[in-house]
Amino acid sequence: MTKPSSAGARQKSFLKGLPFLSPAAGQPTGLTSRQRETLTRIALRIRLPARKMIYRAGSEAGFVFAVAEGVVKGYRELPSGKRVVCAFLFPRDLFGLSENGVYVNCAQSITDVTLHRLPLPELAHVLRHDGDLQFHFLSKITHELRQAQRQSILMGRRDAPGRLAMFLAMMLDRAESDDRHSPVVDLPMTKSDIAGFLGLSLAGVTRAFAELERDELVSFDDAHQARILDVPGFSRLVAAL
Amino acid sequence: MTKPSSAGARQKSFLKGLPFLSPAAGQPTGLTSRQRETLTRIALRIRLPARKMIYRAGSEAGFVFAVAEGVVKGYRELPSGKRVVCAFLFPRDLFGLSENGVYVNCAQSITDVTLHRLPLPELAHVLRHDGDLQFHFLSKITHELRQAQRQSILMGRRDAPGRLAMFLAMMLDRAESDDRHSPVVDLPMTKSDIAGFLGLSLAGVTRAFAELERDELVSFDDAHQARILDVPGFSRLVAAL
DNA sequence: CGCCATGTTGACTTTTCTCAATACGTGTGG
DNA sequence: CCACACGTATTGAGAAAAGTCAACATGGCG
Repeated sequence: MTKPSSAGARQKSFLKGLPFLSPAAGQPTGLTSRQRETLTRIALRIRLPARKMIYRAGSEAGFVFAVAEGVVKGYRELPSGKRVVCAFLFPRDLFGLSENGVYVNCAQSITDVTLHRLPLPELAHVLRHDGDLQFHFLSKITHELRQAQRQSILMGRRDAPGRLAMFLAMMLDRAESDDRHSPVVDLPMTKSDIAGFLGLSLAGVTRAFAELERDELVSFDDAHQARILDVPGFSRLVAAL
Repeated sequence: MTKPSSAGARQKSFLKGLPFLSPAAGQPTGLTSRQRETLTRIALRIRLPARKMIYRAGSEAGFVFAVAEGVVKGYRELPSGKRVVCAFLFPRDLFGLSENGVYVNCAQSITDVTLHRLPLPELAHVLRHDGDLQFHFLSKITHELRQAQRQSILMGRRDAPGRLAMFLAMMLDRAESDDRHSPVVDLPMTKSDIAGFLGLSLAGVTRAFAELERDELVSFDDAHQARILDVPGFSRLVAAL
C-alpha cells in the first residue's frame, strides 16, 4: 500500500535479518557474549584464498558456514554445463543449505575469505537448547528467504538493464550495512558470475552495463567498482517493473 | 556429485522441511501433542471463501498463517500494475512474511481455505521458549528457502515450455505428499496466476501448454487438472536446463 | 439470456541469445 | 624486460523466442 522499497531500519519487526557471529570489524552482533561464546566453542575459524572450492553440491553436508570476511558464491552446475549462481554471500551471511543430508549447491570463495565452520549436529543441539540464539538463526534465514523472493522477482524481468540495475541496488543495500548512502558499489565477482546470477549471457551483461553507462546512470571507476551517477533515474529503472 | 533431484524422503537431514500444525486429514505432524496444543491455544482457526483477500502488502503484520486446507497465493503488485505471484501455499505451508513490521506481499485465497492464524508476539514468545518447536519452524522456513532458490533457477530459464514443465513438476512434488507417484497434477489456480508465477505472459502460458500437449508430454483432463503422459520425456524437459 | 472474467489465437515487434572474432591484462617463464 | 597464454571481456551479425496488442472464444453466474 505504501512504499515497497527499503525503508529505514526500524528494528521493530519479527523475522528481521539479524547479524551473526563476530563480524570482521567488531560491530554489535545482536548476540549476547555468552551466545557468541557458545558458537565460537563449536565453530572452527577457517581462512581460504580466493577461488577455492568450499564444498560441492551432492557431497555430504556436515557443516553450516558463516562468512566472517570476504565474499563467497553459491552456485549450481546444471546438466547442460551451465552455471547458475544462486547467491553471493557477504560477511554475516550464513550458507551451507542441505537437503537429505547433502548440500544442494556448490560454494566457492571469490575473494580471500575467513569463515566460521559450524558442525551440524552440534549446531542443532545448541539451537534446540537456546531459543533466543535459534531465534537469531530463524530471523537470519527468514531474511534470506525474503532476498530469494526478491531475486525471483528480479528474474521475472525481461530487460537486461533493469535486471542489472536491480542487482546493483541489491549490492548497494548489502554494502550500506557498512557505509550508508554511498553511491559506490563494490563488485568483487566477475561479470560471468553476475551473468550466472542474473540468468543472462555474459554478452548480455556487458551490453547492459554499457547501456547503463551510456544513459549516464552509472559509471565505472574500474572493473570491480561502480558509481551511481543519477540516483533518481537509477531508482526509477530499478522500480520500473 | 550424485543425483541432484529429489531422492526419497530419508529423514536424516538437518534443515529438512517438516509438517506443521494439524493437517486436514490428520497425518502425523512431527509435533508432539503438547506442542500442537501450545500452538492451538494461541492460534485462531479461520475459514474463508475463494478469492478472499487475507492481507495486503504494506499493512501491519500482526500474524503468521498456516494453511490447514485449501490453496493460497502470495503475490505482489508492481508499480507497473503487473502482478507477480511469489508463491502458492498448500496445506501445512506457512505464510505471512514481514519486514519492518509490515507484510512484504499480499495473500489471497484461491480455493475455500481453512487457516491457522498465529499472533506474532505470542508466537515469538512460544518459539523462544520451546527450542524443539522453533526448530520445526526453522526447518520449515529453510525448506521454503530451498523452494525459493529453486524458483530462481526456474525463472532463469528462457524457454516457456521448460518453465512450465518445471512448474508442473513442482506441483507434482507438492501433491505427492498426499498421493505418491500419481501422474495427475491439480492446478487450482488460474492460468493468469501461473503466468504471474512463472514470469510469462498469459499468452505465453497458453502457448506453452499447447506445446506440451502437442508433444504428447502431458494432457489436460480439464482446465485444472493435468496428466503426465510421457514421464521420461517430461522429466527430460524438466531437467534440460 | 447476457455479462464479465478467463482463456485462445494470430500478426508483428522487441529483445536477448548464440556464435565467433577480437581485445584486454595479469601472471609466468624465457 | 618482453612475449605468450590463459581467463576474462567486448563487439558485431544473424537467429530464435517471447512479448504485445487486439480480436475472438469460452464458460460460469446472476
